[in-house]
Amino acid sequence: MAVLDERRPLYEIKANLFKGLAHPYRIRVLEILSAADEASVAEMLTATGLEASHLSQHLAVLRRYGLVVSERRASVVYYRLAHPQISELLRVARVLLGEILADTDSQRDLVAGLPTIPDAR
Amino acid sequence: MAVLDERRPLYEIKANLFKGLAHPYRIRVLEILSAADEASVAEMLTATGLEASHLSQHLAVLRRYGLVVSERRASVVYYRLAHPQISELLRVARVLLGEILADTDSQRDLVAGLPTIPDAR
DNA sequence: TGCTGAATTGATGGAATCATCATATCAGCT
DNA sequence: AGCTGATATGATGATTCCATCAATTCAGCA
Repeated sequence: MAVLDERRPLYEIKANLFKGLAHPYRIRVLEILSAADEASVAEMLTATGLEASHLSQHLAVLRRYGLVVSERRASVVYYRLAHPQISELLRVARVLLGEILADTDSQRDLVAGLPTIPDAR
Repeated sequence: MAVLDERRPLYEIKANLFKGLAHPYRIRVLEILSAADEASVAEMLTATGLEASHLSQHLAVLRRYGLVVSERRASVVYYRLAHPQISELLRVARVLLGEILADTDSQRDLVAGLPTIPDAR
């Protein structure tokens, strides 16, 4: 069964969800699937520029964590998000990350903008 | 600088955020800090039951990823979330995870509740 | 059947992460 | 200064993850 198995302790389930998301290429793939609803491996190959087996490995991770599902039609395999809520999670993460980065930006700017006190250590 | 550094490519930043969250004890710690606003290492020790150096290692990871900040008052070190939005992200993840698990539950129940077709393989 | 394109799997080496233990730092007290 | 409690750091082995390459499966077509 998938790693998102409700019989596991809750903190582990939550950590597993985040583990599935914890790689730039997998984020990329999930955002592609968030936008396109469904995509073939070939499409994702060109979109990401990855080598086939490398992409396939990450897709396998996403499948194992239960984040995506795949379906073969003729010789092409199509992927979709396993749950629409995943794109919602990514959206929230994106927004919050934006705020966080803006926060630290303005803090940095604040500090950078302070008048230089000549003797300050 | 923290791993949440806006000069890095965006997918990497996002993946780093999730990497910081990708461990059950760190989730536990962040939820403690979400609820309590501030907590000493000693408090987290008793709350989690971890060994001191083990907890400290995970706190170091959280600091490195820029998810928490610490402050020493007398001989006690207090931790807080670096950004309030982090508790928001955890909240959203919790809700979505609830929906996802409910989804798969009901699917399982659906399948489990189907009449058994005698001749089905 | 045998070939080809599409995708996955398996194997390997290297890097990162985790858990445990020992050691070190730091603040306050005597 | 030396001791103690609180916390952090360093070192180690075990495990997991990542990237690359070779080999395999699968569907469709000649």
